[in-house]
This record gives sequence, C-alpha cells and structure tokens, in this order.
Amino acid sequence: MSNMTSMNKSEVLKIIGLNIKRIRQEKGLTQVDLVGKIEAQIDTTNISRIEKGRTNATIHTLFRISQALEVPLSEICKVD
Amino acid sequence: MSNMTSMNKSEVLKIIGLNIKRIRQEKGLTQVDLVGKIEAQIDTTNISRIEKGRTNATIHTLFRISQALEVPLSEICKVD
DNA sequence: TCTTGACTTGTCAAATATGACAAGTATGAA
DNA sequence: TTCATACTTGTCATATTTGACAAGTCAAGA
Repeated sequence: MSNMTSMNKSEVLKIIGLNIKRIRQEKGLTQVDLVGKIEAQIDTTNISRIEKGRTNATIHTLFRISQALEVPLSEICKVD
Repeated sequence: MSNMTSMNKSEVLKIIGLNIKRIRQEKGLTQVDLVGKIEAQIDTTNISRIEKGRTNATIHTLFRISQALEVPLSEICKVD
C-alpha cells in the first residue's frame, strides 16, 4: 500500500499539451507555422491532438516540437 | 535553407536513455528495483530498451520512470 | 451573410511502442 | 567451474502513435 497521489496519464498529457500550446502562442506561431519549422514531416493533426492531451506522444515527436519552438525539450516536459 | 545541425532521433534517444541509467544507478537501483517502484505494469525489457536508446518511448512511460526514480520528468528529458 | 484562418476531430493504413516470455551475455563470488 | 545477479536481445500479440486526408467547429472581418 502506498500513499502516492501521483498524476494519472491523462493529467500528464494535458499539462504537456498546455505547455506546448502556451509556448507556441508566446512565440506568436500558429500550428501551421510550427509544423513548417519542423524538419521531418509532421501534421497539424498530431500537433492538435498533443496540445489537447489526446495522444501519448513519443519523446522524439516532442523533441522535434521543442526544436521548432526553440526551447529545450525539458521545458515542454515540466509537469511537476 | 537552414544551418541546423540538430541531433537526430537516435542521438536523442541515447541521451535520454543514459540519463535514466545514470540516475537509476545514482540511486543504487537495479532495473528490477525500478520496475518494482512503478505503479502500473512495466517490464525490465522496456527499461533496458529505453536505457539503450533502442526504443522511442512515449512520454507517459518516461513519466512513470521519473516517478519511480523520484526525479522530475524534465530531468530525464535534458538533452541540450 | 460569406469568407478566411485557426483549430479540432474522425477515419484509415503503416509503423512501432509496450508487455510478456524465453534465451542469451557478462560479471563476480563461492 | 558453478551459481546467482544484472542486463540485453529476440520474438510475439496487442494497442496506439503517426502522418495523411477530409470534414467539421469557431471566431473575426468584410
């Protein structure tokens, strides 16, 4: 038995999604702008789903987003 | 045209894997210890693959690992 | 109203992460 | 050598991410 009151999956994904959305908007970028800055192909569909916390993105996808946003990956991953 | 000399996928995964391995060993934990501390089921197979950079883990998996290691998720995600 | 831009959501196929199990490697101790 | 521990790797089935496209919602203007 533990007294852990940790965040669940859905909460983590939502926070990370909001991090991305906040940073993107602070930079004055639309989702289309963002995917335009990403080297490999990516879709606004996926950006939207990640920002909404509807998908459990892989770290490489988040890394590519962090590069397009010009922030460290760790910035996007701040959930605590 | 850009002058980006960004890390590729393989490099990112390797760095994150080494972060996890380093932190785990600093805490004196084996992979078996680590999975024992994770709430939901996870396998040492997956821990090993992530630590070796052989798999592109989802953020939720990394989050669960960060909880077991008692470090912020962002600590694991430091690649820059 | 109509249009445009920004975003969301549904569906699909393909790729791959995950958990599970088995088997293999490596190291160190007895 | 033998054994135990720790870790790696292969394979499998299942689930889900991803990229792509279409269609839908919503708000702001003309």
